[in-house]
Amino acid sequence: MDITNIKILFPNLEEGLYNEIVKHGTIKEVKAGETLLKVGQTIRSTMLIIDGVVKLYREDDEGKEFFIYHLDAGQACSLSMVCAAKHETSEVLAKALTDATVLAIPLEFMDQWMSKYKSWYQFVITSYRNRFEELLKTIDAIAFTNMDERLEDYLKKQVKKLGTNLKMTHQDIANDLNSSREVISRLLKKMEAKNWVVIHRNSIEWIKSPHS
Amino acid sequence: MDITNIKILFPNLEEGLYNEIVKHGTIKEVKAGETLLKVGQTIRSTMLIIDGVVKLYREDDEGKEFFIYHLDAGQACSLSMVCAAKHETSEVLAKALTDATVLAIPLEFMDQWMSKYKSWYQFVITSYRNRFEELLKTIDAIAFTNMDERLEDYLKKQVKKLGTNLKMTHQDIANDLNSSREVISRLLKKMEAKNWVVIHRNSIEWIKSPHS
DNA sequence: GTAATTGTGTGACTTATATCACGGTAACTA
DNA sequence: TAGTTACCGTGATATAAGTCACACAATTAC
Repeated sequence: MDITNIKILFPNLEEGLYNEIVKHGTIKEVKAGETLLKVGQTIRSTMLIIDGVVKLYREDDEGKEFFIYHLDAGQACSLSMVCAAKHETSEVLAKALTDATVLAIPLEFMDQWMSKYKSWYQFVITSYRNRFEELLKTIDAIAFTNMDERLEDYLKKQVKKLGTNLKMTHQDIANDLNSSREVISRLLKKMEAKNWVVIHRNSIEWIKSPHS
Repeated sequence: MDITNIKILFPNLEEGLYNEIVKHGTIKEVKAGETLLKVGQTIRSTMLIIDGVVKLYREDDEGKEFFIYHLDAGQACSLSMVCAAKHETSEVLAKALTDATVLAIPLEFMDQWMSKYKSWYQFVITSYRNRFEELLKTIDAIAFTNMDERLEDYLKKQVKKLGTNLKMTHQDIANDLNSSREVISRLLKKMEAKNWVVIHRNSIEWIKSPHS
């Protein structure tokens, strides 16, 4: 793993820490769609996203998956950063949205680095805070808004990550939003009528300006 | 403020830290129903809950309040712990559920203590992690369950904090759950029919076993 | 005591979303 | 090329929840 790349993705860390990251981290490549972390799985390492986009889900008891937020390159899975010693299990499901590269760092370094590198716990803390805010936004979305707005937000987010040509089926979207295919189809039709999107088979093209 | 009390509520901190907490913290008493923190308000200090129960809310743009979780004695408002220097504003609304005592610690100590006391950042991190899990549970509730279940959960939580005799109106509950009075009234009626509660004016009595 | 206010109960109706039942068409497969 | 599968469109219907309208009872104000 190239240290300069890490420095760009995770700026403001200490020199010594960069060395440790490179030394102890192992690169893991995952294909789009693959699962990185299952609910209930014991967390053995912390994941730093080097490349690609990872999606985090919450799962209900029947296995329905509810999308909560994205993790981009330069971010970390917060939940995997503070389990040290406790051998805690994952509360979330993580899947690669695109092909992705992650750097796995064994959990035992977490506690060490926390006390050794000021920059590390600052990274962890801001990470947590940012994820926390994402979660609050997710709550806003489901508590205060309807499906049409949520779909719009969702598509915009996808567009930001993947470009305007979204290769996904209506069923995929329905799963992420915990809705049903028919509902999404109908709402997409309405969006098409408003000239926001063009619907193709297996893909949706966002043609509206991405802002507002 | 009595240091032994602090030690009981917040165990496993370092001796020096207890002294600092007592030295720099100022006690604030609030009456039930009072607001501790408004959305958008600049956070100037971290709050440790010494006594009572505090409720955290998310607010939408029209001022509707959505209850997210409780904070008990021995807990801290996570969001207020990592803002140092940045002068960030609150994303949540905090109200006292019961009369409460909180210990306010000026934000400038956060960064200091973080590097100075290992026990402090551990406290902050576990705090964050616990709040994060609460938030995930909240998401589960609104994403995967119906109003009747949510009402049941809500009442059980209240009972746990306040005892079986809940002095609140149907409207109060509706506000917390972002629902409407009529819906709550009807659901309560159903619960009464099942012998889970007795409905009085201005209060609800939980008579079902608290478990399951 | 009377009036005003607040909390509750309930029927009727609306709306958003979910579900069911199709039929059609593109894409893949043998 | 024919058959199969996956994806999409759409009407009909069901359900949960929100809204409206109003009645009434308890509580507070005067």
